Amino acid sequence: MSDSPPFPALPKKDRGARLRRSLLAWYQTQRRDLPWRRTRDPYAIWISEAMLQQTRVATVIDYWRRFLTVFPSIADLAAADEDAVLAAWSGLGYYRRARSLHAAAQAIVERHGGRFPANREQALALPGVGEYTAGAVLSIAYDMPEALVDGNVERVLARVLGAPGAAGSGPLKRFVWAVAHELMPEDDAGLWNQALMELGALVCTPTQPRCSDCPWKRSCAAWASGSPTDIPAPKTRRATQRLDLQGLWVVREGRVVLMQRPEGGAMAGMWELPTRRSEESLPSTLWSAAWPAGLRPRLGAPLMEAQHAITHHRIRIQVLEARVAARIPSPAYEWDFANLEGLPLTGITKKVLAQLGRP
DNA sequence: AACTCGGGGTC
DNA sequence: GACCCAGAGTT
Repeated sequence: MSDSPPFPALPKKDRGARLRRSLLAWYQTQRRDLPWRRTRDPYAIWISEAMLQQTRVATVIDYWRRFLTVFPSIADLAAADEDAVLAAWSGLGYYRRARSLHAAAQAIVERHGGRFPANREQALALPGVGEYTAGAVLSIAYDMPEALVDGNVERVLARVLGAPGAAGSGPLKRFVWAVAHELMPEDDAGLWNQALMELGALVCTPTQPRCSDCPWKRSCAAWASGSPTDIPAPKTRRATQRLDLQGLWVVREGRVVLMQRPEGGAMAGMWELPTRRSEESLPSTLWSAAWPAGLRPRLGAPLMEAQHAITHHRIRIQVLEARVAARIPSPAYEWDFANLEGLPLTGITKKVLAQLGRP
């Protein structure tokens, strides 16, 4: 038996019309001037949507510009080496998105003549394109009446209608998708979808919503309840774990030793300093088992520490100076500092290199 | 449905 | 510290 409150009814036609009118009027004056709002190129819009998955607008802007400079078209992206795509993505995180983009570009060249498909089923069949991204590209680039729900839309619609359920839960997601379909206007679907997201980004924010500036305040169930931030209910989370690593800084003659992460795990195939867990007394694979025979490093003084956060891990890396007796074969392990730009580096490695830099 | 994936801004 | 971000794919 469930004692959770029922979901409210979908908005009726006249309420939907009022919500559309007031939000579109608000959006006309309050919208941000984002670079991907200055183009109708489906490819450029697709790239922005892929980068924006779980990633903030402010972070994406520079990456988006650089990526489109390096890969100006779907054909260019499809023809590129995967390492070049990962290098352009380095620091954005969720590297599966970069691999998926690359594979999807090749599929688009093969199956759709090099143009992002203006068709929901075909779009959803592309790797890395889910319900949200399909709706976003089709509505924004092609003006097709496709709904979308992201974190912003879920929060905005849950609040205005007073929906129960935890953020990201199945029942709430299904309800919000139904509302999004119900509210979809007959034309300017892309404009409407962006207006919904913009309200969530600028006004109906998670912790400190600016309800006094909201065009929907008079119609909002969460506002009427007096505690709008109680909707949606928070999702339960796992506790974050600490992870302490040690990395080796081996530099010879303007070259730095990097190793490639194994396939199948996180950040597969990307390059980093030789690394082990601090509590491991025995060398790990990346530390020295994969090290060329007879070239075990001699450890020196600590050089620096860096920290970063990965989902529910908090990672700290201590970088130690180290020396090897002989030259390490290049380019398998030793990389010239001048050639690091095209190499897919992990975020923490970029951080360390930026701080220690060229010797 | 739960879990993983990276990183940074912000409180 | 914790939370959250224009999510997708796997188990």
